[in-house]
Parts: sequence; structure tokens; C-alpha cells
Amino acid sequence: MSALADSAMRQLDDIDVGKALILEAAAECFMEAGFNATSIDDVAARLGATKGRVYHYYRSKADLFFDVHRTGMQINLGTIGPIAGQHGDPVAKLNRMCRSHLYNMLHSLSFQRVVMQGVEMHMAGRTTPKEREKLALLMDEREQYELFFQKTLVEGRQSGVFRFENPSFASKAVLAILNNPVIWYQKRKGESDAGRLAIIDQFTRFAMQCVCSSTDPINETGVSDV
Amino acid sequence: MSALADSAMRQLDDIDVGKALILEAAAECFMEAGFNATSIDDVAARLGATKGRVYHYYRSKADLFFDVHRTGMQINLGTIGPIAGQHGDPVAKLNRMCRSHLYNMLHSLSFQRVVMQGVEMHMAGRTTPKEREKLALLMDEREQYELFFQKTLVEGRQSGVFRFENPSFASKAVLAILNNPVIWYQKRKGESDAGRLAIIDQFTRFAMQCVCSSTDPINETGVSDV
DNA sequence: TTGACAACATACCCGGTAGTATGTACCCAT
DNA sequence: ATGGGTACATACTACCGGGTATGTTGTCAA
Repeated sequence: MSALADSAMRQLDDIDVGKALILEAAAECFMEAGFNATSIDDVAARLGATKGRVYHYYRSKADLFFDVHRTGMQINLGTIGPIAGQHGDPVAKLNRMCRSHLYNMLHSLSFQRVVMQGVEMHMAGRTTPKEREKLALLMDEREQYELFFQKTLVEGRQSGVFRFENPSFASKAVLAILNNPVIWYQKRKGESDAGRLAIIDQFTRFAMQCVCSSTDPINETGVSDV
Repeated sequence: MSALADSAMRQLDDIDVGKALILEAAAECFMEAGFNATSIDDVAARLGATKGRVYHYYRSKADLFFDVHRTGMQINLGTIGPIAGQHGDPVAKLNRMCRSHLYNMLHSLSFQRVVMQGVEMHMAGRTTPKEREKLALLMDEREQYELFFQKTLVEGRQSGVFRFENPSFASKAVLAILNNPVIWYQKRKGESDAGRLAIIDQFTRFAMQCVCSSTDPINETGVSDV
């Protein structure tokens, strides 16, 4: 590897690190106060910096929000996508998906709150067409994610283990439960893994049971990869 | 009734009507754009009026938001409270509660969206202590509402028809499902009662099944009072 | 008829914030 | 050493929107 390439690599790294720090700070600000109530100065202040630093990497506040949203969705798609692609028992698969989803919710909380804000479109309406375009892309990702669950649910319905009428409604109900902890969960000082595990266990059960056609106790020990 | 009292009554009525119109306009604005992105001018413009009219009835934007929120919660508490107080089969009772709740969600959509905004506390953090106080009151109402469901759920657990570990988690899961349509439902021109009924039926089933210990088909014809 | 009050509209102030223009220190290849 | 680019900080502008102060019009009671 040439010195030039090496240098280029290092610079690229710096940009990524610079972006990543801003991204994280922005995610926490947006989580705490929402998009509109967060100023660029707030984000910069959290890094002990000034606006200049933020605007060096992002052209606008909306761009920053989009990137935070996108990062959150990438985390989710990256973990659930591979699982949804697997073959096998739909119950076991949905179980893994639920647990992984909940794991992500609890461990990248700030990003996930921003994702929810985007879904509720608290910024839609008064935005430029350019921003509209990007927002539509984010919504596509969101829909794609929901389709992963829908697909698995329909598989299970065909094999008789799941029961529901409208697949869209079913996936929305499942995700409503799985997303719920994002609203009220907050990181504590004495972050107990046990506490998080209890949330994952119980909400996975709620989510699966609401579409299950039988009360066979869902195999709760079948998944340990989270 | 004296002429004076009559006049007083009429004036009181006018105040109520005046407030009600502003309240409705505000609910729709908040629903569409969120608290921060909504200006008082927006609310006034929706009525074909100006700021003066709004500030004649409300002292601040926060006050207006609180009133919208409170109105939404009163609708909910007023319908679910009496049902929760009834004795009898917890399954049938929860069924009625779910259906009534969903009915309210679909029929006072704008107010319910504002309630959700309050819950997510997009305004918390950068508010005055005075506002904090009022916000706390709203949260109390919200918690009281959740307790209606929790109480019924625990009743059912004692009689063996419901099954869950943590009552708080269970009520949150149930309400997560019941509140979900608020996010994506939108009034159409050809508002079909059938469409709304399908939502009520299916989401009630999801909500109840996620805490039910048996798969006895939930008596779907047992409730017709909605 | 008149005065008092309600129900607004108009005009204005002012703080906060998105975005920009510019400066500066530092690194690095040549 | 030097010129150029990166990674910021500083200083400034422009505007939006919450809140207020002040008019204007109609209504009703005395």
C-alpha cells in the first residue's frame, strides 16, 4: 500500500470518526428534545465544540437528522435481514427476529428514538422537496424492514402456526410491541443485563403470542444468540 | 332564569364554543406538524383568523397544547373508566375496553395524536417549572388510564384466563397495540365504517391474544356496544 | 345613548436559531 | 519553506415565531 493510499485511508478514517462523534451527539440531542427543539449549537455543545464543526460535515440540520435516522435503520436491517432470509421453522425465526430487534432497541436507544420520530414525521409538511425526497427514502427502508416481519408471519400462517387476517396489520401489531420499550426504557447507572433480558423475554412473548394460533409454550430456550 | 343569568349562560357558551373551535384547529395542527413545528399563526390561519383570537382564550402555546392533551385524555378516561369499574368476566371486560379504546382512537384521531406527543415528551427538558407542573398532571392522567387496563389484566390473571409476569409490561404491550392505529390511520373521503370495524376487530384480537393464556377463540360477538 | 365589556384584528418587539462568511492553526506532500 | 488542504472556531446576518400592547367593532344593559 502506497504512502498516498495510506494517507487517503487515514483521512477517510478521520472523516468517519468526525462524523461518528457528531452523529452520536446528535442522536442523543434529538432523543432528548426532538428534532425541532434541538439546535445545532446544542449538538456542538455536547461535544465541547461550536457550530463550525457540525457544519463542516453536514450541510444542514435536516441532513444530520437523516444520517442519524439512516444509521439507526442500518443497524436494524443489518441484523434482521440475514435472519429473515434463513429457512426453517417460522416460529423459531420470528423468535430470533423479535429478540434481535429488542436487543437493538435497548442498545442503540438514542438512534432508535430518532427513527420513531422520523416515522411520526414531525418534520414533514414544512420541508423542501429535496428533503421530501430523502424522507421518502427513509420511509422505504422502514417499510422494507416491516416486510421482513410480514414475510415471516405469512410463512408461519401457511404452515398453520400463526393466525391473522391482514398481514399488514399483523406486522404492525408485532412491531408496535417490539418498539414499545423504546418509549419508556432508559439507561440506568447500574445497567443490569438481567433487567434488559427480562424485557427481551417478556416482550418477545407478547409479540409472538399475539399472532400465534396455538398456546404451545413458545420455546423460550431456543434462542441464545442475542 | 333571570335575564342576567341567561346572558351569563350565553356568554359562557360563547366562550366554550370559541375555545372548542380553537382546540380543534390546534389539535389538527399539532397532529400534522407536531408541537414545535406548529406556530400560533398556523392555528389561527386554519380558522381564517389571526393570533389575537387564539391569545384571547389561551395565555400561551403550552397552555393550548395542555388543553388539547387534556381533552383527549378526558375522552378516553370517560369511556374506559366506567367499563373498568364493572364486575364480571375479565375477558369480556377487557374486550369492551379494547374496542372502546380503538373506537376513540379512530374517531378523535387528532386529539389522540397529541396525547401521544405528550407521552413522548417532545417538549420536556426545555420547559419552565410552571409547565413542568402541568405536564406532570397530564402524565398522571395517562398513568391512571394505564392502571385501568392493568387492574383488569391482573383480575384475569388471578382467574387464570390471562398470563404474564410483569403487569406493567403487560399493560404497556396491550396499549402499544391499541395505540398503533393512531400512527398510520388517516381519515378518508369515503370513510367506510367497515374499514374501521376491521381495524377494531383485528387489533382487539391482537391485544387480547398477547396476554391470553388459552386459545379459546375470544368471543368476538360478545360486545356490540361500540 | 352611552358606557362597559367581549371578541377579535393590527402592529410591534425581541430572543433564538439556521445558515454563511471568514479567519486560523495544523498537517502534509513536494 | 511553502503552498494547499483539512478541521475546526468566530463573527455576523436574516428571519421566524412567541408574546404583548394597542386599536376596532359589535353587543347588551341601564
